[in-house]
Amino acid sequence: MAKPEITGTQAIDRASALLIHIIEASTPPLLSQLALAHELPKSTSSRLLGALEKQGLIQRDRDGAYLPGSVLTRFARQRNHELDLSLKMRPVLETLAEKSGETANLAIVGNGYVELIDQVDGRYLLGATNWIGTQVPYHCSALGKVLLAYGVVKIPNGRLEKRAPRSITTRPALLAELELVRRQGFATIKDELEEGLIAVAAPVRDFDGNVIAAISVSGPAARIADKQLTSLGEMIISEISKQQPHGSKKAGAA
Amino acid sequence: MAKPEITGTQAIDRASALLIHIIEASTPPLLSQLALAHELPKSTSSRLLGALEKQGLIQRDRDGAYLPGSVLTRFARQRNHELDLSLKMRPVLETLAEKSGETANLAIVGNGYVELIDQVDGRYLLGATNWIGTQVPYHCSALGKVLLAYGVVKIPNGRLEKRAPRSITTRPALLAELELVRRQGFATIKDELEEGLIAVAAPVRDFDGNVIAAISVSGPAARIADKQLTSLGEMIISEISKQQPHGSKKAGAA
DNA sequence: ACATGCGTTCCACATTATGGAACTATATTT
DNA sequence: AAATATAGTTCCATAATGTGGAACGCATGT
Repeated sequence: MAKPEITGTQAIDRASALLIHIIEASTPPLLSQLALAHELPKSTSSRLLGALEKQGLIQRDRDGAYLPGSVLTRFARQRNHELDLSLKMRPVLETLAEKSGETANLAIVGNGYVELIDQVDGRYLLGATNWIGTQVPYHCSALGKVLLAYGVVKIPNGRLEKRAPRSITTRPALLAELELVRRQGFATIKDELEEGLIAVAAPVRDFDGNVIAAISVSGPAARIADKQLTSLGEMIISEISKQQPHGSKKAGAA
Repeated sequence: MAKPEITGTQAIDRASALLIHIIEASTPPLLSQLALAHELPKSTSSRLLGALEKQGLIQRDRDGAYLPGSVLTRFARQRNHELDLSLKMRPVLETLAEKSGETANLAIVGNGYVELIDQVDGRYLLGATNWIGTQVPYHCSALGKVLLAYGVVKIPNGRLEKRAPRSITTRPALLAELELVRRQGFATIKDELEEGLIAVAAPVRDFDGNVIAAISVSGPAARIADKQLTSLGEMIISEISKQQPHGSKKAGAA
């Protein structure tokens, strides 16, 4: 007996399923579509959805299609998830910058570009420019490759810009590279974003294991040998997992 | 009372109330606290919360306290709210650029700076540089002033940088300026971000009336007379409200 | 006018949610 | 170590609650 199946929750199960459907739908579903998809009578759907709407968990557009409600959109926006994230990842960046001596960055998906949201500089002068706010394309940065590889963002349409001598510019090559990233667990670039720039990046995952961000270490090719890339990648992975123990054990927190 | 009270939804009403409580709580509540606050028996609370947890709408931390679940955190992050927004606001930027001839921008709060997420250039060459990705401080941009004035972001700590001859650099002056913005409904700058640059910005609101972004029109002082500022401000406000009819309930037929 | 598709309201019915009590698991106190 | 308190889960008899077919409303299209 491994199934402690909760019972007496039919209504909530159904309503939750509808709510989740609405939250995750790429295009706002109509009542009839929801009813069909969940095999519910229209009357039942109407009642369930009405209740959710009354609470502000969902709302309807002028066509009557269902959208996430104000409670949810407010939660999504007001709560600065990025800030939470940078706060939580700060120590990781610091440790990485300390151990490697190079610059460490934290990035999430941005509007067409990698969005760098935090940085800790290494101990060298060369390479410590502030990246925050710069426009880094996905396909030619280590951070971007990680975000692409794990499906956090789709490969952008249009041409792949040749930013530097060795930028990847064809889709097949990029796809192969992303496959490699997934196999290795980390991404690298060399002369792909800027001549002489090397970077290594690994994914940051949430509670559920979904990739939500990436952390990189980057510096000049003059200081980072090719054979260090793997150990750097593993260092990043290890530091990230130290920060976010993927289990659910005891840990004092405020 | 003309209240079309929906009935037959007790379980969902209760579960929704609990869910919302958890979403909006500043500190994760325990089952007993939820039960107390909502005047429910522990057994009922346990069952309701168990159902929500099973669906991934809520999750428990190691103390057993309830947090928003993976479905919601994923929605909050991955779902590119900015993209939705730029898509919806594109026509407004286009109309404004068309009507005024100047550059129109859409911005949201960013990491310490105004984040410009879309731009439509005007018909003049002068002034059409691409702002997307640049670091614009809140206190010396029209967009930033709007975001500050309506509390979308707090006034940053630390000194107020003097970016240009007439940048506001003291807190009292800034507070007074923000009060003016709220009274007018729009914000302006002149020689505050860059010498010779004039901009006007107005707030973009969501369904509920919360300010979530700002739209500006900007150009060289040489082309924009002081007395045009008000009409520009009103034009922006009017175009935004055309895009988002503030009807809360039924918006009639198309 | 008629047909179609979407959504809401109604209501008889029994399935489903309810909540008190018993129980388990951890802290806290004596 | 036992006693007490606090937080949470499971059980189950009971009836209140949610259910869904049918009828109705209300647009839009033919």
